[in-house]
Parts: sequence; C-alpha cells; structure tokens
Amino acid sequence: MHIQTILEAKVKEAVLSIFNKNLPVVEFQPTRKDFEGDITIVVFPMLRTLKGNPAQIGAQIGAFLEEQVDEVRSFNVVKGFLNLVLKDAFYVDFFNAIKNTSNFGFVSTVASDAIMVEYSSPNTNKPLHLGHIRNNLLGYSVAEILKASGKKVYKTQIINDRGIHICKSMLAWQKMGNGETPESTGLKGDKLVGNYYVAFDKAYKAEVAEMVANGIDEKTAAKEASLLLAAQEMLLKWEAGDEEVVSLWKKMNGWVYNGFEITYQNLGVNFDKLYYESDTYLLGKDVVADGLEKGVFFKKEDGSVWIDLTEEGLDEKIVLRSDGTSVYMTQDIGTAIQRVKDYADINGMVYTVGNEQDYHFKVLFLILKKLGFSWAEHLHHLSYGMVDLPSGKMKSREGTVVDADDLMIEMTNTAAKISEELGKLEAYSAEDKKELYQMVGLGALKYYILKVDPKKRILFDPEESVDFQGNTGPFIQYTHARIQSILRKVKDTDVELNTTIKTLEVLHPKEKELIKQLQLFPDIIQLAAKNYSPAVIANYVYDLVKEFNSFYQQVSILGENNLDKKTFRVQLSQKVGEVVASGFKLLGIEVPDRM
RNA sequence: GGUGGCAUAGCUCAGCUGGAUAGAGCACCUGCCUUCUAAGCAGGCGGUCCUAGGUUCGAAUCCUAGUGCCAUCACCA
Repeated sequence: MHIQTILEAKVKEAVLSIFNKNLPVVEFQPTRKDFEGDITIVVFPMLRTLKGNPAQIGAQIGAFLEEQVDEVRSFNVVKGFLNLVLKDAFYVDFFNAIKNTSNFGFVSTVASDAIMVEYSSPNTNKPLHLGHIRNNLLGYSVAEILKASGKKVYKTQIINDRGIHICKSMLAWQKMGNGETPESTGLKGDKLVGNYYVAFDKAYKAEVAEMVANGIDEKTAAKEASLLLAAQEMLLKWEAGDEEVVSLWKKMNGWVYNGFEITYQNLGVNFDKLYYESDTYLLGKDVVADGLEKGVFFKKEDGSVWIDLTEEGLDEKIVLRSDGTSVYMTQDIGTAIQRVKDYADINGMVYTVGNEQDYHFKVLFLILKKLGFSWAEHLHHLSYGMVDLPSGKMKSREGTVVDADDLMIEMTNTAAKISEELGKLEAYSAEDKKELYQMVGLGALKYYILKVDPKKRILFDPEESVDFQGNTGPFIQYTHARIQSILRKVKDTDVELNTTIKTLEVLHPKEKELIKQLQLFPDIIQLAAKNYSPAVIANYVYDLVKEFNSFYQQVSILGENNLDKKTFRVQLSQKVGEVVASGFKLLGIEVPDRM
C-alpha cells in the first residue's frame, strides 16, 4: 500500500485518540531538502478542526506515528510542519518490489476505454515544417503517455488532400512541370509538389500585378486572374470525377505521401489509421439534417443552417451554407461520428491542433454534446502554442519556414560534430555512428520542444543552435549510456543483477534520494496523461537523471568493496536506466548504450 | 470592442491539490579527469514571480481590476 495512505489513516487515528476530533483531510508534501525528513505533514490546515499550537499538535501526532507506524523512524517539527523520517528498510523493500517489474509505472491497457488521438493532419501541397514537428511530437507523445496510463489508443491523422489549394499545385505542374517527377529531379515528392505550389502563387501574383498595371482594380484582378479561374475549374472537374484530373491528383498526392512517409519515419512517429478529407468532406450533412429535426440547429430564411450558442457565451455558428454545401464544421462533425462507427470502443478523442483553433473546437465539442453523443463528454483539444521565429510567424508562401527535413539533418550534423570533437567512438563503425548521431540530434530537438508546456509558444532561433548540455536530450541520453557502460562491466564481476537486496544498515543519502525519485514515476505518468503534457515526463526524467549523476559522482559503484552494497548500487543504476529509457520512450526519444 | 491563452533570474524554462529561505539549464566566474564515459560533478553570481487590490494563519499559485504580447470572433480551410 502507498505509504501516504497508511499515514493518512494513522494521522486521523492519532487526532481521534489525542484530541477526540475527526480530521477530514491530511495534507502531505515531500520534505524540502533543507530539512531532515522524507515526508511532511502540514499541521496548519488541522487548526480548522483542532485548537492549539501547531508545533505542539505536530509533536503529539509525530510521537503517535513514531510509535505506531512501522515505517517511521523519527520525526521533527518545524513551525507547523511535521517532518517524518522513514526507515531505510522501507526504501529497500520498495526497491525490491519494483526492480524486476518490467514497464514499472505503466498501467496495463483497459480495452474498453479506448481513445483516438489525432495529430499531424497536414495539407498535401507543402512540405512539413517546424510547426508540424511540434504537432507530431506532441500528438505522438501524448498517445504514448495515454497508453502507458492504461488507455487503449488509436493514432490517426486526417490528410487534407482536396480543395482549391491542391489544384493550384496541380495546375502549376501541368503548365510548367515538363513532366518532372521525384525520380527525375531527385527531390522528395512533397518538396517537388511544394515547389509548384509556390510557383503557382508567384505566377498568379505576377498576373494580378499585370492586370492592375492595365488599369483593372486590385480586387477584381485577384478574383478574375485566369490562373485562379483555371484552378477553380479544375476543382469542379475533380468534384465531377473527371478522369484526367483525378489521375493527376492521385499521382501528385502519391508523391507527397511518399515524401511525408520519409519525414514521419525520421521523426519516429506513426499512425494506426489514416483518414482522407477527399473521403470525409461530404460527411456530416445527414447529421445536420437530423439535428435540424431535433431542434439542435435552426434554419435561416436563406436556407443556411445555424446553431445558437449564445447561451454558452459564444455566437451563432453556421453549419451548412445556404446553397446546401458543407463548411469545415460540418465535415468535422461527420468525421468524428464516422470514427466512432469505425471503432466502436472509442470513448473519447484528442485533437492535436494549434491554439489558433481554440474557438473552432470549443464549438465543435459543444455541438457534438448537444447532439447527444455520450463520447462527446470526453473530447479534448490538445491545443499548443505556435513555434515562432525571431522574424515572426512562419509563412510557407514567403519562404520563412524552418523545413522539417532540413532541421533534422542539421541537428544530426551538429550531434556528429560534437561527438567527433569528443572522440569517444573510435571503435564504432561508420553505420553505427550515423545511427547514433541521428539518435542524439533528434533527441536534442525532441526534448527541446517537448520539455516546454504545450500551451506556451516557442520562439525558435535557427541561429542559436539547440543545446546539447544541461537540461537537454543528449544530457539524459548520456546518463543512460553511462549506466549501460557500468552494466557491461558488471558482467565480469560477481555482482548478480537479480538477487533480492538485503536491508542495508545505512542507506547513502544519494541512494535514498534515487529511490524516492523512482517512487514518483507511476504518479508522474498519470499526471502527464491527465494534463496531456509530455513536459511533465520530460521534467521528471531530467530530475531523475540529475539525481543519478550526483550519486554517480559521489558514490563509487563498481569500486565498492562490500558486495551487498555494490550489488545494490548496480541494480539501482540499472533500474534508473530502465526508467530513463521508458520515460524517453513516452517522448518518442531513443536512448543509446554508448555515446 | 467581445472571448481565450500567456507574463517567474540577462536568455530558455520548472514550480502538483495555496505552505517552510521561489528552483533548474544556458551565459559569466571558481574548483574537480593516474578510480565506474568531464555531453559530467561541486560551488559562486543573478529575482519588484507584469501592476494594484482582495480572500487566507499563509499567495508565484485562488478572486477582481488593469497593463503588455499572441490568437480568435468569415456562407475560408
């Protein structure tokens, strides 16, 4: 049983027996480092129930606990804080209990409680950039964290593969492409298509400028430029199923998917199910018709359909245009329902989308609730802040983006450079080195992004490279490599990795701190899941590693003469290594055995 | 203008349900590699927790008002 649960019951018992009062709650906190003790009971809140001097009350309860609770060795009272010192045996017992459980801290999946996590969901006309990286890392990591917390998870994305913007790149390729392909140019498919999207925009702007020069006013020119009209015509053909257009669309989208797939692979993310907007964009209309009957929606004179959310403090929101065509909201309603049809065990969804769409999702969730779906109670918008550059917002059309592929290559190169300078890997093959550099470079990038609270915006300065020292991914990976190095050496010694640890006379303070830190991991996973926050995991792993390095420095592990102590330290190190690895796995970051 | 988010050290960030002297990293300054990987460890420097009120035994944390930055409020996606 959790020590806190035991103590809570005992404190209540103490209060009842000493003061003859019933205490509603007991407040705990970890003892601050500057005081002696492991766990602290705050006496102040008890003053609502009890009358008297907090220090005195604390002392009386402390004496009771010391007497009655086996795990408590001693206590001290500072002002209204009752600090309890726990016996070393308590920590050793805990360690023995967890050291051989694989996946310590993870809760096994409850199959009935499935959740779908959507992330990435890019347009198919431009390559992925730094903003997508944040989205992907967050979505993937939150999915992993939810799994670890006991949920069944489906990872998904909806690919925005239709619409006027797609036609623009298609048109540009048709007109200026000369039959170029990814193969013929050596370009990644998404990059090639992205280039044509930019080319369209350039040609279109030139055309508009020329029309304006010829005396046409700007608004009219923007609407009537022949390129735009041609793109619109192409969209109509696509919708009508025109063979030529559809086959071009398939071809170019195929290029993009191949390109994206490479980026996803390098980024280390994946999906269980893909949705395509071309399949889903007509969904939702029937639901709107239903909702209209039920009175959830209402129709205006012009035939457009709305929902009134003024009672919820929002506006009226359109769900169907007067010509009967869908808006984005219609589609999202339909898609959500479709997902539950596809996976009957879904009881909630997470949408990983930037915070600029906070309003949209607020409305979407409200509508789904009003339509009466039970799963609508468990919808969450994983909203995150933008990644901005010192020059401001990233804009694809203006070329002010940090390309995802380029950035990953750059990070890998930096890792290679630092590693070469340190020169520890002479024995490695070129291939192993390459793999390691990628692991470290990406580790730096991923950690850099995930350690920040999702809600906050990130300012990314490409000039100032991401750090590899201090509170960084490589620092944590390095600690893991150190631990593995010890474990490799252990093989030639008489240390057993699986024996039960005997209760030692005195635990080193650093050993105790490490076990305390390990104890937190299960709660940390739950907290991270509850808050949808990989940052919680990142910060925890950092604290653990920090603690380990301090231990490593102060205490000799393999140099210890006493075999029991040596064994304990090796096993403790091993467990820390495991937790670092599984924590990082939740962030989608790999850890090396050497670096 | 309405709504939502954010504001903590020079910079990047932690700070759980209110609790003890507000913590890390980077940068800057000191030490520590003949002993387990120095991408490390130990120490120093550095704070009106945006401002003003309020609630409380106690506020960076909760409430109110204000300031600044960002987003959003389309028959666009």
